[in-house]
Amino acid sequence: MDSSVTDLQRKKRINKGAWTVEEDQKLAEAIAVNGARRWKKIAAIAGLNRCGKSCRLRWMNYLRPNIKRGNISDQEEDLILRLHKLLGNRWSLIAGRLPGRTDNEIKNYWNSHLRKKINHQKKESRVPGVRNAMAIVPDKKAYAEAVATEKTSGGGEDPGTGFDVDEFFNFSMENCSDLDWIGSVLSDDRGALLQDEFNGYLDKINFSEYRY
DNA sequence: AATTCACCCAACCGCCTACAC
DNA sequence: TGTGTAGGCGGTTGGGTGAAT
Repeated sequence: MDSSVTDLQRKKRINKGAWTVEEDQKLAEAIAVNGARRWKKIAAIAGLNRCGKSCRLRWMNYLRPNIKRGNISDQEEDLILRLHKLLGNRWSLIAGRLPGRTDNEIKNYWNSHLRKKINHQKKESRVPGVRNAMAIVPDKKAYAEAVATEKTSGGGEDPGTGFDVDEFFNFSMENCSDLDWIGSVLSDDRGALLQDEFNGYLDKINFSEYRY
């Protein structure tokens, strides 16, 4: 026992580590009464020796209603892969498109399963004869910029044959590591101009097709 | 049976942003 | 306008567990 720590200090010490069933019950009861906000207050009301952040995390990732636990289906995995190609490590955004899944769960799943899978696929895709991702990406980049430029100039008409969001956001033939340009396009002024198309694409994903 | 290793996942940490005062 | 606080996010850690030796 550490004799330098007084009883008072020990009592004040914030509890860390795994949550107990009793702590979960206290937290859930406090949230049922006070709502899921003001986490510091909730921790105090529940009589938990935890910081507000820890309470929030526990609620968001474990106790919250409608949390889906267990295996990620093939369809969910496919959606995660597509969204990650599009959004990068924006786990909360990706989770927002997978009902019942948490950002933490998706992040863990990516780090433990999908990253390896992607790396493996990258190696396999280097064989001769496979369509070269770099051959197609610059075309899309140029197209995205043309659309943005057209909007900026108020031209009114789409360049070329119109903006096909399905084709634009279909990265099935492309390599994750070659898609950095999307981030730069979406995060600057051009991206702001393309937000409608971007959001429209996400809204078009029909979640009823995904069975869990 | 004991030990080592790899993997998974819950939880923590640090940083950033939004908001109240 | 500046400051403090709470909430949210992504990166990282560490304990538990099962497989391999």
